[in-house]
Amino acid sequence: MITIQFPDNTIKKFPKGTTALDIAKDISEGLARNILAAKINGVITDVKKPLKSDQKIDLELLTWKDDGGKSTMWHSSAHLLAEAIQHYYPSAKFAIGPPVENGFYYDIEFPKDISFSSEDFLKIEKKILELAREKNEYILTEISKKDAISYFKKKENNYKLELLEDLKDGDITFYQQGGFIDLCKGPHIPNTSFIKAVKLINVAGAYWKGDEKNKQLTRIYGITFPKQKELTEYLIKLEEAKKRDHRKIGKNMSLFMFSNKVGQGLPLWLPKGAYLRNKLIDFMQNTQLNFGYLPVITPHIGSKDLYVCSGHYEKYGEDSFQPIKTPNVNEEFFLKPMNCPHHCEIYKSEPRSYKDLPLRFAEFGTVYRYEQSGELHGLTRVRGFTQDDAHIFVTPDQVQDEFEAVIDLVLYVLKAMGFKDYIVQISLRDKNNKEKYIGSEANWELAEKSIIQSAKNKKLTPIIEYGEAAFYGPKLDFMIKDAIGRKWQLGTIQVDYNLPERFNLEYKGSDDKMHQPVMIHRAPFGSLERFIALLIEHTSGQFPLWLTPEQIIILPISKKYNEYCRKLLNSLKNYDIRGHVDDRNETTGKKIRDAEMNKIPYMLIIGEKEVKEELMSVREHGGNNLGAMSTTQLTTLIKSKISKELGKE
RNA sequence: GCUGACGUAGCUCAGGGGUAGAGCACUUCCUUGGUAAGGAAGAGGUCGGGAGUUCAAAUCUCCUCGUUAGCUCCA
Repeated sequence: MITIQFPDNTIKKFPKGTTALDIAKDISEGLARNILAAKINGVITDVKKPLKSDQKIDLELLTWKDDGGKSTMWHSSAHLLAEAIQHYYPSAKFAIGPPVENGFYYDIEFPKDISFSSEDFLKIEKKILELAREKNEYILTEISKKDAISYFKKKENNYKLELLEDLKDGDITFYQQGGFIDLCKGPHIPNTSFIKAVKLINVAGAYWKGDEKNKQLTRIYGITFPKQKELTEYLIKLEEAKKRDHRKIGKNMSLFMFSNKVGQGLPLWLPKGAYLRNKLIDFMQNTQLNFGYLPVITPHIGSKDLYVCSGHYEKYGEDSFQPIKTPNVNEEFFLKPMNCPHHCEIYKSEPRSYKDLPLRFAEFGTVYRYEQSGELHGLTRVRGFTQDDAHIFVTPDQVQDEFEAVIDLVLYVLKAMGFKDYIVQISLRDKNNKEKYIGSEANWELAEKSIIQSAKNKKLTPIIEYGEAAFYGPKLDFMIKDAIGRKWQLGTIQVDYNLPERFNLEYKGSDDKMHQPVMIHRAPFGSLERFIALLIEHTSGQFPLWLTPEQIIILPISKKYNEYCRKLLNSLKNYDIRGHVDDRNETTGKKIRDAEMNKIPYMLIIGEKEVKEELMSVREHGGNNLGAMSTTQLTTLIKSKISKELGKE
């Protein structure tokens, strides 16, 4: 007998060789019908795998409700997609086909004369459903490396052969469903009939093993569901998400624009967007004053020597905007791609003592980077953007405390902006690829350790990514997802031992000797452009009251009250309340509708009654009627709401 | 940069070898209004740009610019 422990800690005994499917049947027929995979001692496996341990086994039966169930089904769906593709394109070569966060993909090399596009989706989707209905089992076969190699040699599939190179003989398994056989470690769902609805999402190029030196394959993304209804709901959700897209809202609300004539990836801020942006800058400047930062301002260009010194020229010079040349030969300037070298020069402008440190230079520095054209995206990736940048110069033993103080600042900012779901990521070196980085081994070790320790002290739960560090040092990033689930880096904190060395930065220690400071680069917003993009998507353009360009709109019932309304607006302006009078020749219903569409928080409706009583009828965005209020009541309402938003209450 | 898709009025989009259409926005007039669209009339586009095929191109082909989904990259 074997002892099985379920997630609710109940324990049952079953004969050896029992499968997860048998156990599901034992619990209920319904469960047996819905089980997709099993988690055995934390490892997801096929439900038909016999259990044969003498030890107690932790068993979790996975259905569509579980992430593990979903990913297993999507993995199996990828195989089904491949089978459908194989049906129409027998000579297509299959590379890899894993499940992803929302569905799955398969990377395929099509014959040279075939151009696969989204127009082919329909026939493939139909075929997938047709194959799914055949209720073919996913059959596992163990195979020797030799046989596996000869199988794929016959198929002339170099991708699988390359994958086989890294596999050990004895560990190699094939899965077959219907007429499709794939090299695969599994697990898979019991049979294809669980797949009841399919949607191919998009097709795109993807380099083999993610390396642009390799051949580009055709990647087909898809998603499947056990019920048609769930697919429909998913597609509706996608549509909803698209409505929150900052590019769409930015256009509708006239926040920003792009112009081909100005150039790709160079945003133009329209009055309302510029208002928003200035408000954010005000907020950050005030916050930073409280955290002990000193403002500095540096120019938009810097001489080539500056970047040769910093190491950026060697690393990025070729891929930057080309240098600006002066009439004097041999004089070259670059648009500044970052602010740190300028700040290093400010540091060097006078002798520093350990008593001066930490020294925090902050600047809203606009920088320019030549991003690849395919990578440009709305405001989230642009070629000219403004960082809420600062560089902090500390003694080595201040690194830890200062790093933690910066974490506090970033958390404060995220809270004030209403961001709750963020991912904390620590990016370290790829230890197998050290030539990508500059600086000494000892410094890297030290920097990586102190970041990990800071995160721990601040009770963050970071994910750790190797190989994602900046070339000069490790970093801790705060990432937020956009409307369609892509992760973007907003706030960033980076430790850097290298620039101080390159710029020969020094301070005099208490021992009367010269020492080298450590630099911390940090930007709580990251860039204003990207931050505002994410803010738009998270609020659907319904910004916090303190930030929104228009807090109120005054709606005269008829033009008889226009003059009165203009006076009212002026008196509200004295209380720092901003907005305008809608004196268009329109009905009140129309004015209200437009104000609703423009997401203006408060509508002040003024007619005969209000003029007589010196009150205003206040309607909140969304339709809530707050009734008649005096100017004092309204200003109190707005002020208290703003205090609450900024966490001052 | 690479692969696929897309580019028609200010916006959202329809059309598609015989030289353009809707809704909203805009302008003017009528209406002077009470909590999500009052009515009428008008103005707006060499269909992203260039070349080719054709008697004829917004429509087909090629090139180019831009947008977009991914891949790669991201100081």
